[in-house]
Amino acid sequence: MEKKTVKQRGSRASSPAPLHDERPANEGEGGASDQEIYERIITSIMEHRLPPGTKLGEDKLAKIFGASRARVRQVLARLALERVVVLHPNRGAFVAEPTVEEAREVFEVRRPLEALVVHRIVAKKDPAIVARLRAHVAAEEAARAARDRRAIIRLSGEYHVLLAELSGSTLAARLMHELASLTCLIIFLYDAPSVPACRDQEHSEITQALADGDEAAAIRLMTEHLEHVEACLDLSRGRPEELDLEAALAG
Amino acid sequence: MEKKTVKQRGSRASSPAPLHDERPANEGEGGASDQEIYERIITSIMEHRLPPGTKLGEDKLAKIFGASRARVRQVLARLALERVVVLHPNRGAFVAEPTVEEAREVFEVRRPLEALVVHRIVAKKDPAIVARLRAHVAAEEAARAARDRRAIIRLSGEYHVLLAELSGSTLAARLMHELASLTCLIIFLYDAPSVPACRDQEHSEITQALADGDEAAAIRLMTEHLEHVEACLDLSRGRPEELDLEAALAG
DNA sequence: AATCTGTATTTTGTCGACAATTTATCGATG
DNA sequence: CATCGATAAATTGTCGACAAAATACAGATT
Repeated sequence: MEKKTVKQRGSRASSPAPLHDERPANEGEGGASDQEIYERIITSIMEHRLPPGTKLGEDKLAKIFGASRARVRQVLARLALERVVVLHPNRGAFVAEPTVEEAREVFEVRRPLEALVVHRIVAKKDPAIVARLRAHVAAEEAARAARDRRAIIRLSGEYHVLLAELSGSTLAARLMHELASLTCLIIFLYDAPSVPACRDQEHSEITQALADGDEAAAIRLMTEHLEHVEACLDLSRGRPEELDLEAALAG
Repeated sequence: MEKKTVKQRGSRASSPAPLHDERPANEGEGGASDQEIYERIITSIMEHRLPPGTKLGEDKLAKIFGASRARVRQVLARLALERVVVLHPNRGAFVAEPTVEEAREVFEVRRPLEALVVHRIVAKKDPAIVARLRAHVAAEEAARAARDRRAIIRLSGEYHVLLAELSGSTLAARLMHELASLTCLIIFLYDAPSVPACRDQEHSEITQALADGDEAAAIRLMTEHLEHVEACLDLSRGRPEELDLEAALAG
């Protein structure tokens, strides 16, 4: 019946936090709730279906989701606060295009934050955590086997969010959610097409180190993992368009 | 003429980021802009004029600021996203009351983040940065000399925000702004009244280490500083009311 | 023919009004 | 006299309408 089928997610590691205590749970009808709109948009961004720079017109989104414009506006404001979209006054909302500097800052902050998360996970010594991580890694491998690039990218980011959630720190989980979204945008913008899949089984290795309770190894693997991802990017110069414009104006 | 005089701020280290590119700059009339409302509220929270748990009624705030309810609502949503206020559905907005666990998480994240900021500052070797820091420390000492407890608390938090801003990382600055606000709430909730001013000239010492370019010393001083602040808190048990309620219910 | 200007259309920003839910008040009853 | 229930008040949630700004378009002019 419906033209657009909502993509089913592998292992639910999204949604930064309830923000409200309870939820009306009105699903089924055509109109989507705040949370649904938020997740649909951010999932689309993480899966690179909404490229950086895409205009997110309020009326257009309202029609798509069968919601009022006010509700869409609210969600866009939230996404803007998370820096996943930028708002230009009187011009509208656009999917963010992180600069090279912002990209570096994201990785710079992620490094110690991920180490903190790893430390917490090891301290917990909870076999259930390892099981959840293994399940997620399996979902990642399935997506890789299916050559589903979009799912791969999203699941890769969600692995880190899941890690932060399982660490028990709601603060770290919230920050990681935001940083993971930004990382997806950064990968889209700066990923060097030469090396399509440079980091593959690293999540599996990290999970194994966590299962072994080897904190030092886990942190080392995690740090290297982040460095690999960053190294795969072409951050040597800015995006083509903007830089060309700047250069042309300067010359 | 006006009954409420707006408190003048010492060294402007607030406002996490413009969010919009430009600003209409409509100041002078009675109605306050989004940013003004946001800053007035968060400054009041940081100065402990709005205690945790205070209800922030929309109509009430709208009248106070001479703004529409929609605008106030927008600001409250933003503060809720920063976890400085919590929204209870159909009940309204309240100044957040961080739990003991959340308090610990805040300090846990702050430690590596502040170290990162210190690292960046040292790498910059910019004498202008040291000058700004010294000016801020002087403002702190002036507030201390004037026995202005509220200004002391706010300026103490803003020192760290200023540090993050001067480090050049907009991401770190944004995170530190949020963490500093939460820390102010935490101090209000858990500060042991026995030790009124346990950390005094530590900001000055950190600034000196930064001036000397001694990264190791600066990070050590910063870490100790955070540990001192945390140690001055009484995090051994939860807040009285909630815990009593829990205990009474369990027994 | 290209550019500039003025108008038309689209899109965003803002607000007040209405509906729904919660809280307070008051009366009735055991 | 206390407790429960119903009505009344207040507050939040949601939406559509109007105003302002930006963009797109068309016509006139050099």
